[in-house]
Amino acid sequence: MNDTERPLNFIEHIIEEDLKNGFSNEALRFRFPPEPNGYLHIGHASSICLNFGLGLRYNAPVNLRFDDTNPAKEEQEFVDAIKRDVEWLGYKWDTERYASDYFQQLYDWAVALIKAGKAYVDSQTSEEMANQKGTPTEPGTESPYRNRSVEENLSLFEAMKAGDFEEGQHVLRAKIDMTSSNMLMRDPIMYRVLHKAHHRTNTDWCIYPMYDWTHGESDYIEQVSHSLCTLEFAMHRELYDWFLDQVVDQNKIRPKQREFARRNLSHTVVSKRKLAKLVAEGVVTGWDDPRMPTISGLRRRGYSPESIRNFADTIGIAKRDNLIDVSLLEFQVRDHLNKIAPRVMGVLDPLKVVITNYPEDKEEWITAENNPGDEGAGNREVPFSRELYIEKADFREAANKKFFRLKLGHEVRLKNGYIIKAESCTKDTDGNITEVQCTYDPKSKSGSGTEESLRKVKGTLHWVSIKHAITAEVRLYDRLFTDESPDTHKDKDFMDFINPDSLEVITGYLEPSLKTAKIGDQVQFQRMGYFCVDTDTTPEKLIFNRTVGLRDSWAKIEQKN
RNA sequence: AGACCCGUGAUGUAACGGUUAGCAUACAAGAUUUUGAUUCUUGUUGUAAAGGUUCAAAUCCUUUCGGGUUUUCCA
Repeated sequence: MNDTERPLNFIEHIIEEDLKNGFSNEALRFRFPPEPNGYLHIGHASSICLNFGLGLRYNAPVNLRFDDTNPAKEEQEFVDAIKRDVEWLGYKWDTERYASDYFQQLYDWAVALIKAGKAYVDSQTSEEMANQKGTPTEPGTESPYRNRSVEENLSLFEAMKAGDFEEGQHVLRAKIDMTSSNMLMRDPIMYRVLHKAHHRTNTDWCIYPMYDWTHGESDYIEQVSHSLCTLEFAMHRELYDWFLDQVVDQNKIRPKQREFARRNLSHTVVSKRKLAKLVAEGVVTGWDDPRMPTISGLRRRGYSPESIRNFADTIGIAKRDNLIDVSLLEFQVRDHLNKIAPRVMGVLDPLKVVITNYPEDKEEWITAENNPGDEGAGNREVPFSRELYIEKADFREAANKKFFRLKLGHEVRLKNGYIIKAESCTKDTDGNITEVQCTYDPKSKSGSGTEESLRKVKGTLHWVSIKHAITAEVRLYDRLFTDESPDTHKDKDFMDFINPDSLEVITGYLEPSLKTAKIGDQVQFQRMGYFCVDTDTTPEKLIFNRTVGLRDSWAKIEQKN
C-alpha cells in the first residue's frame, strides 16, 4: 500500500492525534462488525476498506465480528457469504469473532449492573414504555417498575434467563435518565426475551442483549481501540460510553467510537428491504444479479476487488452527506481492467461483409496482440476469411468525414488484418442493409511491414470470420434505476424509477479463441467494452456479462449532431 | 421543536490560521494511436450567506440559510 503520501482522512487524523498523545501503536486494533442478516453491499465495502485499510496502514489487527444478537433475522448462510465477500475483497481478518461468544460475559455484567442499582426489570408492555418515552422536546416519565428492589430485579432477570416468561413480558433496562435530551439515554432496553434458536448458541439463551449493550462491550472485550461506525450511531455514542463506564478497567484499552458518513452511490439502493423487494418481484434474478450493488453482484458483473478498493480509496471517508456518482466506480473498473484484460474481438450487432476479391476457400490465421499495453500478455491467432461480420453501426452508405468507419468508396482497417474498401451494399425490401461488398488490399496485412500495410487509414474496425465465429449469449447491463437517488423522493417510490432497459440479452459472434473461456474470465471486446464470463455458463452455452462499456467519445459526437 | 452532526467546482475528497485552494473523476481542446479505447499535454468551474477576531480565515467565533440524524423489545 503506497499510501504514505496520501493525505489523511479525519479518522486517521484522530488516530495520529492519539498516537501523538502517547497511545501505543501496538494497541491499535479495529474491527468490521456486520450483522449476518443479509448480503454485503458496496456501502459495506467502504467500511471494510476503511477498517482493514487502517489495519494495513498501522500494521494493526482487524477482527471480523458478527453482530449476531438477533436470532430472528440472522443465519449461518449470511455468515458464510460475508466471509467470502471480505476475502474476495482481498482482506485477512485477525480473528473471527461473534457477539454471541460474549453472551455469558454480557449477562454477568448485567447482573452486576442490577446489583449496583443501575438496571431494572420492567414489566410493562412495549406500548406503555413507548408512551413513557416522551418526545425530543418533552422528558419521559419513569416506569412504575423503575425502583424495584435489587433482589426482585435479580430474581426476575434470572427467571427471564431461565425461560419462565413469554416474549414481551419483561425486559431489562438500564437505569439512566428519563429526562435526557438524548432519547437513547431514557432507560434503554438491555435485554429482551426471545424464544428463538440462535444459529450458533441454539437454545442456550432465551434472552438476547440489544445492540447498544452489546456493541461497545464487545469492542472492549476484543480490546478494539477505534470502533468506527456510520453517522446514524452518533447519538448512540453517549450510551456506548455510559455502558463502557460500568465495566471498564482502567488498565485496559477503552474503545473509542467515531462516526463517518455512509457512502451513497448514485443510481442504486442498498437497503436490505429494498434489495429484497427487487429480488422478490423478479426485477433482478437474485442477490448476485450483476445489476445489484451487492458485493456478490459486483463480482458477478466483473468488477475486480482491486477496482473496488481503489474506488473506496479515491472517494475517501468524511462526515458530510454525499451521493457518489457511479461513474467514479466505473472509472475504476475500466482503469484496472484496461491493465489486465486480454483484448479479443466480438461482434454484437452483426452486418455481413463479403470480400469479393478474397478466394472463397481461403482462410488464414492472423497474429493478434492480447494486450498492446502489456508486453507479457503474448499473442493469439485469429482466423480471417472471405465472409466476415462487422458491427452494423460501423457501416454507412454515406457519411461526413467525422464518420471514420466504413462507407461506400472508402477504406478502413480491419483490426490486425487488411485494409478493405466498401464497393457496394445490398438491402432488403425494407431498405435495411443486409450485406456489404468490399475489396481488400492483399498487401496491406497488419504487421507485414509492406508499404501498403503502413498506410494510414483513419478507421479501424473489429470483426469476426463468420465461418469460424462462436456464438455466446451476451448480457448488456445498464444501471438499474433511471434516477440518481431513487429512494429519496417523498412523493415517489423507488420502484417507480426502475430502468426498463437495465438488461438487454443478445447473441454475440466471437472469435474462436473464446471457446475455452472459463467462468469469471475478464476480457475486453475491442471497441465495445469489458466483459466477463457469467456463472450461468455451461459447457454447451457460453454467457458473457458486460461489466462496463469503454469510454465512447464517438457517442458524444453523434449526440451533439 | 429540542439535541447532535454536516455545508469546498458537476461528483468525491484534501488543505487543520500563512504561497496563485491541491488531487481523482467529469467536461473541453490538442498530440499520439491498427481499439473514436489507452497514453500524454493544456485548459474550465469551488470555500452556502453575513458579520466578527487576526498582520493573515475554507480553517477560530456569532448569526442566518440549507441538509442530515434522533422518538424499533432491529442493527
